[in-house]
Amino acid sequence: MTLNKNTFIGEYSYTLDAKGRINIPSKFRSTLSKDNERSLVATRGMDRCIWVYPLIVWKSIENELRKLSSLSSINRSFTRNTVRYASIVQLDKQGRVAINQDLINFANLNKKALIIGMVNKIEIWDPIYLSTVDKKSQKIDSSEFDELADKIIL
Amino acid sequence: MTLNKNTFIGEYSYTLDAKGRINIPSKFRSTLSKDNERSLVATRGMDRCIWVYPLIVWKSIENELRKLSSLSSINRSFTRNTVRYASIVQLDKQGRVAINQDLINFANLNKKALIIGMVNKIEIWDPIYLSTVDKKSQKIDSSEFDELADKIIL
DNA sequence: ATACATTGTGGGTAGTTGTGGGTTATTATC
DNA sequence: GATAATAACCCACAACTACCCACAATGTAT
Repeated sequence: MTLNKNTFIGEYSYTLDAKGRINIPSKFRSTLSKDNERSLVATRGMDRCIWVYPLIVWKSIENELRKLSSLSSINRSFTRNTVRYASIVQLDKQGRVAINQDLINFANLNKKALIIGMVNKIEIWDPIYLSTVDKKSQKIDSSEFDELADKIIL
Repeated sequence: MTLNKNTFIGEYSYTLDAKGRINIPSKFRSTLSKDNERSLVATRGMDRCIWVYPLIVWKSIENELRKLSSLSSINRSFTRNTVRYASIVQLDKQGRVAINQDLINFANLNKKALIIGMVNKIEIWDPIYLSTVDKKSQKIDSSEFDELADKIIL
């Protein structure tokens, strides 16, 4: 127990069942603060994965978006794209959520899915697709990684 | 007398039992500050070993990661890589922690494991593997150690 | 030297978790 | 308005995990 509330780390492998439901790891569920009322917000991620936010974290994102002026066209399309595919999902009694078909297609999900804690949000990936992304990023990112690693002492 | 809190030095040899549990040396346990609540965070190290952080040390890493914006793809993959294999482990009444299968495989652990204090974190190694790494590094390091000598005074 | 406390290692039991499927309610379609 | 499709709800169960107790070996104090 006792990481900060609404904080997610670690990787878990789960199965998407015939009804499009997927389990949220119990360790993730237990860090969700009560004021989320067993609700999460699922949307398209920036990579081909699904992003899942605790409801209250999502609300704070909404508030940030409110501040962006609609006079700028970049702001408009950014807002549109982040909000457009978002929907609230509820945890059922077994701790699962139902993912809608659009998101399943977007992330290319089949039977198996990887759930990854990303500190303030959750990512859902197709395992095969993620491993190809991993390989690419290993080649490209290493120098930038070193810079980051300098700032954050591991 | 005692060292600073959450500080680890020395090397210990322990056995990994059938349930994947391993003892944390009592000298390490006694330096853990109370606010860790008997919790540690285990994750993949940069070498083929397991890194174990006191919970509060990990939290400070986590807070650094929170500052990275997810709009940048490098930030995303950096966060994913550092957090992905991390999990909280609790000390049981006997002072052991359960290591998950992924980490055991990653570090190639069998029955025996070396636990090494690395000042702010703990490393867990397969003894045989570490000795091969040692041999390699003996050849390379001596010149690079000279560089380091400028930065740190022994 | 003896008694006592601490430490490392093993194993049993009860509760939790992940997954499947069946049944009822709700929404959409013709 | 009747029927089909979809979603919500509930139950079941195997596999796993956390928690507890046991005990030998080592270290410490009297």
